[in-house]
Amino acid sequence: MARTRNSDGYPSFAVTVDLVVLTVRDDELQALLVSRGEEPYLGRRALPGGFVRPDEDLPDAASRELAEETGLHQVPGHLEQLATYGAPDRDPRMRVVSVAYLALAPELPDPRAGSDAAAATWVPARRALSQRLAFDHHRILRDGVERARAKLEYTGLGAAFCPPEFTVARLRRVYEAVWGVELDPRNFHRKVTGTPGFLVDTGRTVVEGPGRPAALFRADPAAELSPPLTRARLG
Amino acid sequence: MARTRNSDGYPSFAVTVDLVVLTVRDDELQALLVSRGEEPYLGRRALPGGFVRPDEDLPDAASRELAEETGLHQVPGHLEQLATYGAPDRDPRMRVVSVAYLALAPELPDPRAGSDAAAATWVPARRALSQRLAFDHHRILRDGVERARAKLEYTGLGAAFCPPEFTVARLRRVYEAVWGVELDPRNFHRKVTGTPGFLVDTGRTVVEGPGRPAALFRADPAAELSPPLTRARLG
DNA sequence: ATAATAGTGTCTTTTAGACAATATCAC
DNA sequence: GTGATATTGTCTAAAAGACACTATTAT
Repeated sequence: MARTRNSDGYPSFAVTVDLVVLTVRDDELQALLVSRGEEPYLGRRALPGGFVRPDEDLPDAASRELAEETGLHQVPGHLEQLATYGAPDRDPRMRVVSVAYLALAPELPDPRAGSDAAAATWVPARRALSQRLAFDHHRILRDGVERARAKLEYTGLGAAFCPPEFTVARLRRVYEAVWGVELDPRNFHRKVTGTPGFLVDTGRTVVEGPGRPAALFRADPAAELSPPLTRARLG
Repeated sequence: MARTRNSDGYPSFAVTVDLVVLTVRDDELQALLVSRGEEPYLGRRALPGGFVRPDEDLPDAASRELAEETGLHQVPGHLEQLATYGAPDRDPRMRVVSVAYLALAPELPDPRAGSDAAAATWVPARRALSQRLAFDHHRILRDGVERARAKLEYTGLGAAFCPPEFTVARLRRVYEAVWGVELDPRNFHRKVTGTPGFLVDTGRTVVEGPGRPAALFRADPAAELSPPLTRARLG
């Protein structure tokens, strides 16, 4: 494997960004995976990602890759740094340090087949985590899913999985899908509407099938839930 | 600035680890800072850190630097990855991506003057954050302090600031120092001793000045506080 | 004895969680 | 009408927070 030093005499690394992109589709937490079109791990599923450019900041590289994979610019939802993975043997070609980002997106149109990525597809998180992925992407995906689950507890981040305006039931199904639990609709409603600043009532309602029309809300993206919703206690 | 590609044709980066090392001394949250002995930022205070070696994993680089700066091997306490900083202009010499680690340590003997580092000293976090630091270390330090504050809420990590055996009062002063608040000793005592698995009674007591002897506890390093201690509500 | 700190008990308020009851839609 | 979902209200249990009180030490 290449172990080079750059022109200044410091050890030389390649730097990539890898993306854990999560959404809730069909009441299920799903992750975006690509199929690798080259060695190593040819044909294996992997997280979308790519090399950081020489003059590109890390968040910019993450947004760029996300836009390339999903075909969407100005990705709605949420993008945050997850963690960095740099084991010396994680890429057999050379020393690569990967900065992983976590993106939470509302249900998007199917990934662009015509885009840069090789067949990016949504895969249920449970299934994605039960198959072999390229590199150390299994661990990165696991860390990303766990981060998302944890963050829903104490932030209003669940709304990042919803379109700009949504009902309480929609938000509740997000929590149920991400945590894999059932929540009491009445207590959930009281909790989220009673947290000051979390949800903003638009004054409008929507009818979705039978039942009383539901109020439409908008999310305050920076809201914190205090006290938190707790996976262990809700139900 | 150098903008090189390595021998494989990929953009070449240098990778460093920077350390936010926090402790509680004199009932105050303090951070470990060094003085830079070379350009750029000659003489400016900075976080300890250094280049990752060609075949070294990131956590290993962090432990190595920590040992070099503190003079202690097998650092007690806690070490976790904080975040990664890679703005293209963050180091004027070349493109450097820095993986920051957060270390929480019990009160240590004064940093080794004879060690590798140039005059590593403990500085109260408030003061460290009010002065100019080299590179983007102000932001890294701020992120590290905030991470520590947040983690004390929902984990038993406060014990990482304590020696292996400690009293409830010692732990409480850690929380008070990190959060900068006063906590009710009686309610704090009931909370931490009542959380199953958090504290393990050694059966022994110590006398520290006047007052009833205090029971000595050991911490379960992996304990989670549920429901959490909350900065906003305690007091 | 007095001051200081450790630890327990008690009360009030807040919140979680269970669940009844009402509102408003599709059919 | 029936069945479904939204929303409000009520009750109980758990926990937070205020604070009285007891226990055990140094001085």
